[in-house]
Amino acid sequence: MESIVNKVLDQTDVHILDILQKEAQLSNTEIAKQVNLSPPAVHSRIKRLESEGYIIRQVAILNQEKLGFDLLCYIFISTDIHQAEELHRLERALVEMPEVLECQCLTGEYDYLLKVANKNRKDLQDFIRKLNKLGITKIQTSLALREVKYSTVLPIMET
Amino acid sequence: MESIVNKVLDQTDVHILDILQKEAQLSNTEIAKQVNLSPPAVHSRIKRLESEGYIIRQVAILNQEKLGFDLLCYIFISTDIHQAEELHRLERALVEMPEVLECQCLTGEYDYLLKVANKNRKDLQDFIRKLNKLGITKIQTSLALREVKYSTVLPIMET
DNA sequence: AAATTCGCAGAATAATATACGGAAAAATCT
DNA sequence: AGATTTTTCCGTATATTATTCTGCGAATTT
Repeated sequence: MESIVNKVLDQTDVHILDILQKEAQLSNTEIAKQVNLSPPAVHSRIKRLESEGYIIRQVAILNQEKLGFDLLCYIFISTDIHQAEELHRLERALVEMPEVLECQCLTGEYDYLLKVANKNRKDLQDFIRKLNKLGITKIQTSLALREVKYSTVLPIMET
Repeated sequence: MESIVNKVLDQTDVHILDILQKEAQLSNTEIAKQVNLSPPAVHSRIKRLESEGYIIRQVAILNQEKLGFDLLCYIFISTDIHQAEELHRLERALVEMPEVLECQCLTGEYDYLLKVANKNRKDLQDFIRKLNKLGITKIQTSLALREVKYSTVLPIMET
């Protein structure tokens, strides 16, 4: 069927990935012009990049202000759970909470950093209550006052 | 031409936005099935949502591990710059750095939180040197050890 | 009752998907 | 080393599918 081994990416592959991570709605024809290939060649490369897992998914980025998500927070949390199974349960709960946009294990004083979107202070309060019920012992919340930059673009063309 | 006043979104608009922020590559036909409309009706709604600014852009999310970005960091920074014009210059510089995925003004001890993607320790060191040259006085770096969740999806369907 | 705001159906345009042939590079075999 | 086979990858051509435009009608508003 198709090769199981992932070949290394050439310059054109990286160029296509870079175009897609900035403007995913472009047609194969437009991308083909930019990378100097025919539309079917671009198409088959994109399908390959998808099947090999370089492209995870395509999303529309929405305007959080216009949709009422005025309360973006970064929350550092720690837990006193140490049993592996219980930790998995905690992480699954965090992943399933739609307000949690990101959850990262970090070096430093706290166990996790959460990026959390809420509509108002009441929703935030409810969210923090939910955290407490999950076995979170230490919480430090920082409010985002202004978004200077928000990007999903990796600097893959710089090297 | 077209209405300047933004009408409030109805249930169907929100449903379409929610579908698109999860799977932007779906055809109008598939979305139409899910929201019980005809494909042209879906199309005109999406065009309206774009022109009214609810949809900012469409992007492909790439696999940062497979592309070699093993070093994701969260960096808190402070500056002793207080002059407005100089601050703008600093922020412009941060926005233009491709390693900086996010930059947020936060409440708390530090002025900004950066989310930064680098390929290795050398690149990170070079990046921090660049920060120092921009007039950053205080830096606190946390390494991301593991990504538990990464999402761009706002919880617009929950309310 | 007129005007406006949607929707759908149908048709024109455009994009995606697939099959096929050929050129260039890589691998294999004298 | 040189020739032949194999593989890879592109482009052209074509079929399928999707997008987009237009016209018309129903329902609601003014």
